[in-house]
Amino acid sequence: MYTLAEENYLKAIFHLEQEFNKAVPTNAIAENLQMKASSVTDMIQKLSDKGLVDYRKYKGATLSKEGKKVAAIIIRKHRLWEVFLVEKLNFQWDEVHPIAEQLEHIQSDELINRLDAFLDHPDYDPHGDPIPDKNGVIKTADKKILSELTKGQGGILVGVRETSSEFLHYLDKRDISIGTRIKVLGREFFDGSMVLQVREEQFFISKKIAENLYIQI
Amino acid sequence: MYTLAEENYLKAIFHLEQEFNKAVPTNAIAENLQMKASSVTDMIQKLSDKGLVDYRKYKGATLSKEGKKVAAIIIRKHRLWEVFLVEKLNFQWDEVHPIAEQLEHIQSDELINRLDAFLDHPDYDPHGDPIPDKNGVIKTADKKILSELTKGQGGILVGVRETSSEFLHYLDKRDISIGTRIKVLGREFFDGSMVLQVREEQFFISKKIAENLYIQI
DNA sequence: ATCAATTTTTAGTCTAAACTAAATTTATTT
DNA sequence: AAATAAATTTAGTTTAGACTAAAAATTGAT
Repeated sequence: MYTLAEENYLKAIFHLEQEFNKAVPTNAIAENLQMKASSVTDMIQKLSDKGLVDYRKYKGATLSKEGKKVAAIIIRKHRLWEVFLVEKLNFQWDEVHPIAEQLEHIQSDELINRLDAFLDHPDYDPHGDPIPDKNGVIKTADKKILSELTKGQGGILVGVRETSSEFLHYLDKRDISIGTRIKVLGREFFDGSMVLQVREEQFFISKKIAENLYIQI
Repeated sequence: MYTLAEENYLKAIFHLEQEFNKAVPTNAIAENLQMKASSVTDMIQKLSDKGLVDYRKYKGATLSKEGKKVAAIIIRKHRLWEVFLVEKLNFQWDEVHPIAEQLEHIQSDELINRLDAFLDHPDYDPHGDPIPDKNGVIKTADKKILSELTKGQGGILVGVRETSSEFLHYLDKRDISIGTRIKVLGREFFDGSMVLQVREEQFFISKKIAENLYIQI
């Protein structure tokens, strides 16, 4: 098994790799984990020795096949626990992240399998992110960022990019959540703002909001 | 907050203090935690500096008021998680200890309060041990060890002392569990063995078994 | 009451995982 | 292409929490 620190590095690299679509620079990992770059270099080299990441000096790191699987399992655990916290313990969706961040490191395959069954094998977490299966395979939904839709297009809100408490409260206040149907009524090219149809109402949203909502068309 | 190591020491001392009814020797803690005595001395001194244990060189350690509370809260979390694992995830009662041992260190008061409510505020864990309240107060039931009862006496099985998988399986196989009514039909002074009435059947048990069952008269 | 056995503590070492400061490599400007 | 800036790595330090070996204190047996 892996240490807490190792697991956190693998998870960070996993997420950053999707953002960068290439080797993740040392500094990016350091910033993500709130650490100094020198500490990151150290750990990356250890993980490389263990075959969990591919690393070339000064060129950043990517996860090996094994590293990817380990990271995906951690993310699976994180997201299953988030479902548990929201569905069973009635937490708000913006409160669960720090707790799931701890729970994701509990080591017991049996526990996770049973939790998965108890929750009825959910496919997505409360933020709309897909839950990897027990082999670490993630089904990627073909979702689009709302800001890329044009007038007349619409679909179902299936995920959020930002997970800050402020942003999630913004949505809650307007009764917008995963599963809400949204249609673009208008789009302002000057500032990227939009007018949406949500239920019977019309909403005006800024570019920043539109860039953080995922829509399934 | 306290580190994982600190929490484990406090918990060990808490349990050993009840067993010893006086200051817990360094070696007892070392054995309990599978560690060397020198490591224990080190940590006890740190905990003493932090005001969590009372310690006099060569005389062993006891928990301070604060230490006792911290330990009780960890035990509360452990036992609540055990209830969750058995009641909600359908684990057997002999499988839950190592998992609860990890879960007990998750830091979130809100999580524990909600878990407690979700489980309907249980008073006892699956082994019959009382669950401390959120202030760390434990209500001690007036239970007796079965081997101390005499012919004709009886009551309800409310707890087990041993929690080894072998012992719990022994009980399961005979369909004896927390809540089972037991009456002493006979008692052999030579070897401490007993004959019990359980439901419609009679059971013969050894002294060793009788010493590990708690009965509420 | 003394001596041996046992227990406990001290002193010094090791490892994981962070850090700072300095050195090196890569990237960007001029 | 050289010079400067930025990113990364190396080298050496620190802390928590374990360890071993040796020293000291306590306990138990004669």
